[in-house]
Amino acid sequence: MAFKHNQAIKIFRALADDNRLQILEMLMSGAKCGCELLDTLKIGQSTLSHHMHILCDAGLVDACKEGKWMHYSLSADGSAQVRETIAKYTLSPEQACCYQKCDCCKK
Amino acid sequence: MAFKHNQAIKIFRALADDNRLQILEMLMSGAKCGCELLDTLKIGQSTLSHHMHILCDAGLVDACKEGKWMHYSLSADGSAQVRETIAKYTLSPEQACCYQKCDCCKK
DNA sequence: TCGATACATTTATATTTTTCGATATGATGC
DNA sequence: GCATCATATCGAAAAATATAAATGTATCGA
Repeated sequence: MAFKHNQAIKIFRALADDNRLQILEMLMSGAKCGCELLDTLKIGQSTLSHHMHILCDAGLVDACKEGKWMHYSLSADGSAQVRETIAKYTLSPEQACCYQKCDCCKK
Repeated sequence: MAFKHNQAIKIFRALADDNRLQILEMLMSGAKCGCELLDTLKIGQSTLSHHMHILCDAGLVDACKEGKWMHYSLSADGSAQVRETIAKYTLSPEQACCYQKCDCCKK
């Protein structure tokens, strides 16, 4: 699959899943290890591992290993990149002011 | 399907497609009708219609009919909502400063 | 060394999504 | 009314994705 909007697709696809959003929500309060996430989520271990791979691959989450635990945390760089990416496809408040709607649809 | 993060899922799923991102990119420069979009995209008419439905349903795009043409434009409200939604799952620059990484992963 | 724990990978399956072709609707011009 | 253009809807096939079970790997403690 060769996407024109490659990195954007990777990020938005990573965000487009209920379990992954819940994982991100949990990580908002600080780093967690896999087993902590598993306790809360209603999914199997291999499924969690799969989701974490996707989140890390998209750059949204950082992972580091300490002994037998993996610590997952939100990536500050990834978060910043999400915002930059969003800015390419949606209107900022400033842009919204002068955006050209069609004549019949000035709402 | 009953998602915990319902509206967020709808938005991110809408953004998670190459053609739809290209559509949004085209709409960034102003309202367009369906046939204009079709000229640029390499997809069939029924496929475009399907994508526009998803974008409108997620609130990202407004549509209005003028004669036989549909005019599509970016929604300022939708754009604002995307930004609010993103804020729930990623770190703002301010949050990033005091975010608690694990000890072994202070990068 | 052995068993248990935490996590990743592989494989198979079920579900969802994308896409297109055919058809339907509705407006426009003759 | 009739043909045409722009778009929507329906149905089916193809592709992508989520999930779990089984298995593999590394670490830790006894």
